[in-house]
Amino acid sequence: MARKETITIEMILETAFAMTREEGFSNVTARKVAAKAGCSTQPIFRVYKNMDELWNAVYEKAASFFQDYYSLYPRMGKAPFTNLGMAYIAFAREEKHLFELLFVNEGSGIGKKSMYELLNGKEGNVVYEINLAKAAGCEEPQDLFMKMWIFIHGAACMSLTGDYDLTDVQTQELLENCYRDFASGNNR
Amino acid sequence: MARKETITIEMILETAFAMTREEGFSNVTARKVAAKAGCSTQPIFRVYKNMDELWNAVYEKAASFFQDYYSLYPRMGKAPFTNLGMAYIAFAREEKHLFELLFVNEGSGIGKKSMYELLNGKEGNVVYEINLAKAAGCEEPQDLFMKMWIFIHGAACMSLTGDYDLTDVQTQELLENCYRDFASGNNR
DNA sequence: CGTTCCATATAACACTTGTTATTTTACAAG
DNA sequence: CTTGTAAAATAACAAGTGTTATATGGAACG
Repeated sequence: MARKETITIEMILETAFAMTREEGFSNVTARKVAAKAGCSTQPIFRVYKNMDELWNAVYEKAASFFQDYYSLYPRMGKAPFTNLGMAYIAFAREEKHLFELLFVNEGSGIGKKSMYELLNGKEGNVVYEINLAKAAGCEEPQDLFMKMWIFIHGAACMSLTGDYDLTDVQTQELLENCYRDFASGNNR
Repeated sequence: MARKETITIEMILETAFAMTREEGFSNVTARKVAAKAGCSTQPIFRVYKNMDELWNAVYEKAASFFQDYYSLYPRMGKAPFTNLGMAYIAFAREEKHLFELLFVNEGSGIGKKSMYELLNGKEGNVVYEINLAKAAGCEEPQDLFMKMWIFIHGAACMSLTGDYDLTDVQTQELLENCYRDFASGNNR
């Protein structure tokens, strides 16, 4: 009766997401996605109402990509918040463009999730780490999280501009020392 | 003999710089600058070879604006690096678009100065603070600067996304506590 | 006063963007 | 095989970009 579709919504989203990873979110334009997917711009607007819809889909995919990244990241840290922090910093280094999109405000109207929402995820990662700190005897774990996360976010952002280039092992030691410093200062 | 100029290079640069402050660097286009300056695009290309040249001039002006901002910022901090840090964080809050341009990588080819270069300035601000730390008995002042600056940069970047909203007074206390924690951990 | 020269304005070119109208094409049902 | 229908391609529109060619106009000198 009719022609069967050759370009699926998954192909388009996958292409746009790959382009975001490799070339940055601002390069995800209708024509460039079409070129990379080997088709015209028409299939894009068949499955997405407009580019905003595709951009939002890319953002959502990036968000869940980060969740998976953290889920699969090895847990080597010996202090609360260090595992989340190491994964975050490694993510900024390995996936610069995705990190920019998610945590540094790239798209204007795009990006509705807060940093906390992205970090906490479906598993309640932040809550889990805060409980760890509480169990370790920390009296003000939220305050400690705030301090730790300011530090961790700083390292991640500096890796974007080339001002932080420690290895994962060095980062682990740095974050563990940082936690120890903040924690002992906290109980003063 | 000839017509006298009505639109000077200073007017154009000042307009472009004001637009960067208010609307962000990416809004500095030839036509928008011309509109804001109340002229056509022609005077721009008389005094600047091309837009890249104007963009670089805006960047340079932003850099020296930051130097002045720090110079005029009140020195309330009681620990090394805190004055530089408080000014930096306030700058990120008060001049979001300039901060993005200088410290978060906005222009592609624009922005040659390193973070350290921008911070240190002509006065050697960083060196001065490191000497302060050394005088205060810190054995590894460079290491302390690194840690402090990761933290400070983190707070500044989080203020861009709305994830840091402490007052200047709160920031001062936070940074002083932070220095104390790092410094005591350092001598362990 | 007129002429000359240069600052400015206007208009255009070539390109990119999102989006849409139109045409082509492929596939399946009758 | 014809035909209908939807997918895809082509082409176009309107807006925006940097840049440049052309036209306008004002001011100072002779």
